Amino acid sequence: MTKQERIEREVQEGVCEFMHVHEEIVEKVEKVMPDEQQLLDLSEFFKVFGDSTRIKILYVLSQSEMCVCDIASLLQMGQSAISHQLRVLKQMQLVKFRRDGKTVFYSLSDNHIQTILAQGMEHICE
Amino acid sequence: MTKQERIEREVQEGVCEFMHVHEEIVEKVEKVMPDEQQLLDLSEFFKVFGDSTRIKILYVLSQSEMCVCDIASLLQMGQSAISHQLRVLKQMQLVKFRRDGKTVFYSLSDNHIQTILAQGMEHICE
DNA sequence: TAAACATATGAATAAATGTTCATATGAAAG
DNA sequence: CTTTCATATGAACATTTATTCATATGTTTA
Repeated sequence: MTKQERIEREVQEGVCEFMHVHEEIVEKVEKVMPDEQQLLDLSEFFKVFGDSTRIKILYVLSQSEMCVCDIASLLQMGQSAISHQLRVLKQMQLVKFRRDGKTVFYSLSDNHIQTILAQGMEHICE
Repeated sequence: MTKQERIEREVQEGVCEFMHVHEEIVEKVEKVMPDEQQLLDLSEFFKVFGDSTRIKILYVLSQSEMCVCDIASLLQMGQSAISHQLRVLKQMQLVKFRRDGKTVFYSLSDNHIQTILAQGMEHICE
């Protein structure tokens, strides 16, 4: 989008009246904006951490691999709720699992996850 | 909660039938569980990153301080929407601001934020 | 002091999300 | 091969959440 195009759009849509947008800043930052899709993926990724049930699951799995019933017992929640959330965690590749007979054991898929949890903890503990 | 208390509850509530909970694991992990409130705060913290508008705002602010109209222009969204989301970011202390006449300039409050964004990027780019 | 303007905010609406309930799947044991 | 049992899943419901619209606030300039 050229400068002129943007200004035209701004005027047309009347967004923010846009008389005082700082054009230099906007132009500069626009050039380095990542893909729309990438930022979307990023927010989807963080969304997974943004639910207390899932955070708790991630936390307990950071201590030990565990089956669905173990997690349900620890969190005092129903099996179905845990299973649904594990699916979300699986889809985002935050957990992996292995099957042992009738039991499925879940664990964290890599240690990025622990790093991110730790960073978050640090921030809220400030 | 003692082992017996938990088992009683499990039986009573019928959660997961609980015949095959791995008691050793559950007991061990229960001992190191952080405060309920702390995990709640943690999920609230990550929830802020879990929206594409807010992620975009955080990203553009990582490039330069900016006023509300600049952000609205860059993201092609209304002023009100941006302002509402900035409030959320402010409340969670992810952004700070300074006033200059009629204009309010926002910026990231510290570099934890950039670290977390970068970790997230790394994960999704794998 | 009045007008202009950047930002903030409350209420309403639409969309997304988490849990529950009922039931399905698939592995093991009899 | 039938039953049992751990886990998975679909549908329904309740709650949360993001955006829009209209308007308020607070600063500057005429």
